[in-house]
Amino acid sequence: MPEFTPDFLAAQLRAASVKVTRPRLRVLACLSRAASALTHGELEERLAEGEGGGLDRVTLYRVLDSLLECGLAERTLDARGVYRFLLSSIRAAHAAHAHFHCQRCGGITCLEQMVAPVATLPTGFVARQVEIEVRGLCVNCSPVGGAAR
Amino acid sequence: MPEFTPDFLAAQLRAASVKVTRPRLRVLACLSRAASALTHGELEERLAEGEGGGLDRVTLYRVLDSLLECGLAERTLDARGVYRFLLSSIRAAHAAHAHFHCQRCGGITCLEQMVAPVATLPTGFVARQVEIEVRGLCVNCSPVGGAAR
DNA sequence: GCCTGATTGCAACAGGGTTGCATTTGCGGC
DNA sequence: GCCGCAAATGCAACCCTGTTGCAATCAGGC
Ligand SMILES: [Mn+2]
Ligand SMILES: [Mn+2]
Ligand SMILES: [Zn+2]
Ligand SMILES: [Zn+2]
Repeated sequence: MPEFTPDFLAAQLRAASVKVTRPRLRVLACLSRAASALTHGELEERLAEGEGGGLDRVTLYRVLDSLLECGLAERTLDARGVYRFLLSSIRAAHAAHAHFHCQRCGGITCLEQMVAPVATLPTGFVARQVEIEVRGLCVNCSPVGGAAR
Repeated sequence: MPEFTPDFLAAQLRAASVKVTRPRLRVLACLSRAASALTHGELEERLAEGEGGGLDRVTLYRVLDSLLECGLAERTLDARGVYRFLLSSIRAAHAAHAHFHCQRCGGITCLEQMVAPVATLPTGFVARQVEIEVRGLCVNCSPVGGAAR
């Protein structure tokens, strides 16, 4: 878990041979502080509040594109079909275990004890990620769990 | 695996206390013939070709809604964030095993030999589905597999 | 056959994401 | 430090998937 100082982030960009710009640094900083993957809209809001003011919608999309392309960030789809962006280094920490998606409240819970199995593939296929997603109702949403409380 | 005759489909609708209408029968028939889950757009195209002509965009969405609501169909998000619809009866046949998603061509391959593990959850959580998704490059897209051919 | 609520069709809208193009800026070379 | 140029930014306009409102039509219980 790196420190995510401005200098560190700039170094990351240079290492990826991507130009160091204010928008990119601000987006990286924002993503490094985020507790979980953020949508474009959430990033836009947070950036608007921070000093330096708002970032253009399209510029934000293009900054995110550049981060995806150089491998510093990744994106996933949430249940509504909206992209959520997060730093690759943060995502890596969640790659090995399964995740629970609550079908009612949309909340996500790490299932550290459920480890991804090794993929057994037909010849010629190459696996890069194995993702286990468990769907159902979380404690707060299941009748058993606590909704009745 | 049912026969998916028009009469059978109509019976399915009646059993679900959903009115039997031409649009609904046509959509069900289309889904029952599909090799895999279809997007709204794909359904629209196929229906436009079949006899009876095109179906209104919105009507198609609402027909699909009614099929979701009564449990005859289900939908998932594809990698682009677009909904794909399929008959629940067809989906059930794929619930037990993992699927491979090619990151280049978008193709999906059944991994029948990879079986979903039993979910081990914190107390209060209720699992309804466990999905294993393997991502990477398929035979045709991996350098090893056949792109060089 | 009639009646009524459900379904259809059309138009207009919403939100996320993309494209085109002129202006500005990072940064390698001098 | 200054130049030059490709890359990045900002703004406007656009596209695509999915939704909402509303009047006209239809399925199916009576
Ligand atoms: Mn996790
Ligand atoms: Mn399958
Ligand atoms: Zn929940
Ligand atoms: Zn492929």
